[in-house]
Amino acid sequence: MGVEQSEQWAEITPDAARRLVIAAVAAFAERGYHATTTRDIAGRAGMSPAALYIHYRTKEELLYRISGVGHRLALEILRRESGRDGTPAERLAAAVRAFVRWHAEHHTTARVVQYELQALGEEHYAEIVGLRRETDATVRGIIEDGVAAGDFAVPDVPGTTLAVISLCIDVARWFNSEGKRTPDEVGELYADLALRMVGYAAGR
Amino acid sequence: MGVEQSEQWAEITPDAARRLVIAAVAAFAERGYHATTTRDIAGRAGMSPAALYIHYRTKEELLYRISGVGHRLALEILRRESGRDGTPAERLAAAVRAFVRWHAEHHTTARVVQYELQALGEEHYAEIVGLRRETDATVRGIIEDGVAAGDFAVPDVPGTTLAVISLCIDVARWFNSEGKRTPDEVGELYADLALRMVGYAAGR
DNA sequence: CCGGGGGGTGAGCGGTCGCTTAGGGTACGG
DNA sequence: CCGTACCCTAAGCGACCGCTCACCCCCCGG
Repeated sequence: MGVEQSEQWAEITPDAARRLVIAAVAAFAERGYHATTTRDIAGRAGMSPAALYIHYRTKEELLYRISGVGHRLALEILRRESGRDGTPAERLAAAVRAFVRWHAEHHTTARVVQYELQALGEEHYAEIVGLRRETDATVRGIIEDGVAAGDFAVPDVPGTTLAVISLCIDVARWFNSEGKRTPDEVGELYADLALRMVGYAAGR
Repeated sequence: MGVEQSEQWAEITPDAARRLVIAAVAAFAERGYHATTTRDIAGRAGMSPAALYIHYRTKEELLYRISGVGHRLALEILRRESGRDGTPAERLAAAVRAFVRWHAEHHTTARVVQYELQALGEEHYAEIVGLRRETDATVRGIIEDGVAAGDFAVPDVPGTTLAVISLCIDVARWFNSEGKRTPDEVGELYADLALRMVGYAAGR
């Protein structure tokens, strides 16, 4: 898992900066942004407290970088799956499956990305909110397609979109890698639940 | 809303202790436990920083009291609704409707209750986790009843239970009292979504 | 062999944190 | 009228925070 976890941070260079990001994700996910000290982050990365400031101007900038990379990764997954050929039901299932699998597999990153947003500065926060709106629009697009095709029965499209995304995001909060469910299993279960939520009747 | 909000804290006496709890809930919900200072809480309650320690031994004890009252209130609502007479579908809809309405109406309290748990000390945390397990058991009981009666079609009961509760809880994160949805509307929407998730076919 | 620059460290600064302490104001029983 | 029990405050203690600074080491071109 260590190698796999570091691959998602491949775009962060040099090596020391990437080690700091990985250490920060672990610390933020475990205790939260405000309860984490810069000394703790540097210590986990095997450096002195001062080394952090060679690569990042502030602790908040570290969170911003993590949040940006994480949101872009999640959005990319969602767009790739929702853009495939297929019926709206197939596209919704694929999107939810992949989105949930990412939130489970990278639940430490996802926890930081989804639940520590409020600690961002005003400008950085506004930028991230823009990415979140795109996530919302992507899911809503699939559901609208399904309604237009007569495959889905959804009385409240924006509300149901919100609920589906909310359900997926919350996986990051409760998922435990030592639990008995694998990311694949949770993704499969949630894809089915999402289809049920939009009133898709399988096999009919 | 002020009066209504303070009513849920009626069991906290004397008055000064209750004002501190209300101030702490507002501050914790807005910035999180670790980003809130005891000076901020006391200031919101119209007292000096030292006054907090007349009524609570530590800042963590304040969180513990809030968490305890909130969890007990939410569990009480869930049990009352799930214990009514009626079909499993009616009971599930009523439970979800009321549980979600509480999370929306008291979304500041609910946010603290649901998302600041990790800041509790070890013993207090363990106690609260016990209450959460009872919440889980209550919802699972309804779903099992529905499956036994042949009204619900649920391949994975524990997983679906977890998803339904997760969906309800996450309302506290995104709900905004200045948004366009009322707590009643969200409760209604979510009751319908929960029935869909358990494979209940209305009117058939 | 030397000079310079980028990544690193030890020590520590100013500020703020959770919490404590000494004492003041007020209502009330005797 | 006094004692006293209860809330409360002003001031501040020790610890720890985010962040900085002076300096060091090591690699590399000339």
